Amino acid sequence: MSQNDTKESILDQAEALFAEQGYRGTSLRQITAAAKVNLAAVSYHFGSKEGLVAAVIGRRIVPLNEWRCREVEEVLARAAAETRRPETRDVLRAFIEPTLLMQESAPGARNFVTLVGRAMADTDETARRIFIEHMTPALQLLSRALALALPEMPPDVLYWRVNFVIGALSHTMRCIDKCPMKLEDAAPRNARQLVDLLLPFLTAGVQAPR
Amino acid sequence: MSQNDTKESILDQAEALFAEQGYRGTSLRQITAAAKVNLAAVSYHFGSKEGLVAAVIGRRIVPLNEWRCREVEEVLARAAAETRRPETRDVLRAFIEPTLLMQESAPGARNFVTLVGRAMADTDETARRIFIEHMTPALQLLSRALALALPEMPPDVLYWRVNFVIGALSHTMRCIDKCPMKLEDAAPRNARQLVDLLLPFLTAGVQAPR
DNA sequence: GTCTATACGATGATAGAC
DNA sequence: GTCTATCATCGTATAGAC
Repeated sequence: MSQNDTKESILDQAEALFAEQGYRGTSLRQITAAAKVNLAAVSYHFGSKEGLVAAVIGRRIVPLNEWRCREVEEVLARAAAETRRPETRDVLRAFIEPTLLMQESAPGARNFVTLVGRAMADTDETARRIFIEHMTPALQLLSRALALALPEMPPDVLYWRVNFVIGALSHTMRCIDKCPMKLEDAAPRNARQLVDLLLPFLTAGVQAPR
Repeated sequence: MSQNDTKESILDQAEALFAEQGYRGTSLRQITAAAKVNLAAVSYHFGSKEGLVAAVIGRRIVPLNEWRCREVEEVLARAAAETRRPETRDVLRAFIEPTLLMQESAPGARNFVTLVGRAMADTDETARRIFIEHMTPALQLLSRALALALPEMPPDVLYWRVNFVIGALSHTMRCIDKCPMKLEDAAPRNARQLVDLLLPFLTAGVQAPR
């Protein structure tokens, strides 16, 4: 097995197992056994378990955030060209759509959506910190864009509403695979339908009167 | 130290450490050292680490859910007595207020709010399952109450909007102690102010047109 | 360069002495 | 009831074969 196959195999198996069991709940022995490589290969290629999870997260979140930020910038540029304020709904859609639609872009990306949904809330400092470092610039752009869409809103109110958006979005990502709450009428939803369900809720919430 | 003091001390220290480090991130040795009891006392009093976390969660979530459900039932009864539909805002407030205000009800309850906020999203199956078992009846009551407030809403749309509410609420609970996203204008908020910030957002979101 | 084999301290759990 | 001693397994690290 070539070096590249070994690395990719470890990343793929780690992504699936981290998504299912969390960072601390997954042992390096599980990962290397699933990837059919030696235990020490993780230390060699990634330095440590922390280096591995950083590679797992970074591999997909870097292009995702580029995509997401490009969409938001386009919404802002279009509004500026027409000398009007950006629409709240357009800003939110630009941010949310890439996140949920990404799972259909690559075979293993579905695991990653679950992983990201959990990373924001992970009880483990290690995985959460790596994820937040990647997300902070994107979230700051989202805050700036929403401030342009809603210039009258006090900054601290907007700050919390952005957090409510993050909470609802990340919980939705966790629910894609298996939802904690059971309800008889809950049909399974694909990513596109989830965007159409989330967007009206978040748009109304962010724009709500006080 | 009497048996009761030993049990209570273990529960208190475990609650604080689980909230800070998560279930898997906290060792029994940490807990027993903080509680100044022997390592084997956990096995004796709670059977296992899983038994301990079940006791930590159950100790506070049982009275919290009784409080929460009583408030929702009161909103429904008041509307029924006046032969009108319950207000969405009143239903949401009845559910949310006890959750956020609880942290001021007991000395250690603040740790518990963080713990609960993380439990819903916990990557560890053990802690999450225990938490969800406690929450399911309360969430079903919330769904029924919102269905009465919004009779025209399709059940599956309402189902997902309840999930968005859960996501925003649980993320807020995680943010009380330390918020992942930094913003210069974010003033720290007490529980009462967070209710006043959350309620308009969630009410508008749940009632949003499609 | 890449992998095998192995070792170290720490973890959850438990048996058995007192 | 409480505590000591012990076990298999964990994450991590490294020496040395190829």
